[in-house]
Amino acid sequence: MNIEETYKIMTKGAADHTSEEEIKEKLKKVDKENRPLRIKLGLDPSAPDIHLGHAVVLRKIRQLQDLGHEAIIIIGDFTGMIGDPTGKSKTRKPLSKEQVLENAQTYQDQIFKVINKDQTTVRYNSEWLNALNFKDVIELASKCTVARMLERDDFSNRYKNQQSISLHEFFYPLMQAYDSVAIKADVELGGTDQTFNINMGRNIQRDFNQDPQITLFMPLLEGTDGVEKMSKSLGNYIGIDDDATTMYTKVMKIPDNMIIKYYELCTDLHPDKIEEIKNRLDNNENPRDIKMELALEITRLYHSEEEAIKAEENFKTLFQKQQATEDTVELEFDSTSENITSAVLDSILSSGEYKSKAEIKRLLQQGAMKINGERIDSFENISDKDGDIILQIGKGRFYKLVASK
RNA sequence: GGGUAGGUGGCCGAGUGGCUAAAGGCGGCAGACUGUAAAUCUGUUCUCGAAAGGGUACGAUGGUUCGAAUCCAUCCCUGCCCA
Repeated sequence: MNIEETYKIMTKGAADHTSEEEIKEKLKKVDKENRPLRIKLGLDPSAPDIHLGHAVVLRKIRQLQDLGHEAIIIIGDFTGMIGDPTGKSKTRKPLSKEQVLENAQTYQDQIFKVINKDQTTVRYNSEWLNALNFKDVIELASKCTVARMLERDDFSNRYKNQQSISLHEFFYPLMQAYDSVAIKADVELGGTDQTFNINMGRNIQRDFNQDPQITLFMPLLEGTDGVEKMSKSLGNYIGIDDDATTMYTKVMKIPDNMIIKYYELCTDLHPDKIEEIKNRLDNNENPRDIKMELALEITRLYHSEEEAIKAEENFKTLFQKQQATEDTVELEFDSTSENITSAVLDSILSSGEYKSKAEIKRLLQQGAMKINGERIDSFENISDKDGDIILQIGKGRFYKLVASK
């Protein structure tokens, strides 16, 4: 193993990590024992869809796997039933066992789009956490003082703001730390929001007479709004399962100032290349064009080359020419209905993009709808006599209305 | 256990008997402007209904009243102080 090279790749793009000295020592030790690094990544199965934000860590794991190391993915099925308080201002709702297992399965299907399955072991933390009895739990709890626990930002903020903190939430970091003991982790990877939990792993490992794990923190990726952390619940995420056109389009929605960060965290581009792109931006090249390159680059990572190119074509057609593409979703409507408005409303609602008919009607009233390029204010005159009916809603949503016979 | 302050729409936050589907702000969506964004301005933002008009909703359940987010009772939840 080339220690310098491994260190370089390991820490590239990381927001923070254990000291260089300690990492290299660990690498030497593992090399001497002639085994790969055991890299731990804990996944919380509360959000079943993986997005580019999660992919930041996965991508890092992939890079390390390519150097011959081993990943251990821990599905927090036990902890998921408690709910990680990280970054939350409120107690998280616990999940049912069925939900957790179902989400875990979805997770696994997705993570292997980024990381290498052959170099990965998947473990469920209920395996060892269920086995602890109350005495063990008390002992574990004795390893951490209340003051230390309250150092954690989200806890101390909640405490200061007079918000509730349940006692059980204190156990989350302890359990996650115990996971590291259970699998004898050499490295634990996570977002900077995991700083406290991951560092706790080092302390607890020491208490169990293990060599403390190396920590590696990746920056959090902002979502398409460029402000909030990417998350499904905020609706600002780009899912790795998104189809090519959706993915491309979502990347185009990010604010200009996020372009470089996305290049750094979401692509495998060499740092020198990214430097070049930075220069082009500084020289006032149109950020749109650079963003289009970025969108293509990212889309290509999760879809085939052809699909990515097609996504770009679709984007141009949809947003620059404001026309429907050949993949435009078809919606059936009953053209013989006496109440044509109602029929069309039902049809649009069936697309699943809108939450109520009231919302669709509002859009209509606001002039958000066009039929074949002409703005409309009612559905009264819709008919299929003149061929295709292309319905545009807002800037980028197109549907082909088809009369059902 | 005692005392005390609270629980309102996605979030924050007004509202103390009818004028309240509930001020204002944030966020979201749409229009104008653009570069696909940002900023700005405008509109909109529970739901069902083509519409007229309904239905739900201010922690929960009951009650008082012609009428309750607002009053009463019980319960649940949270903060703070004391033990």
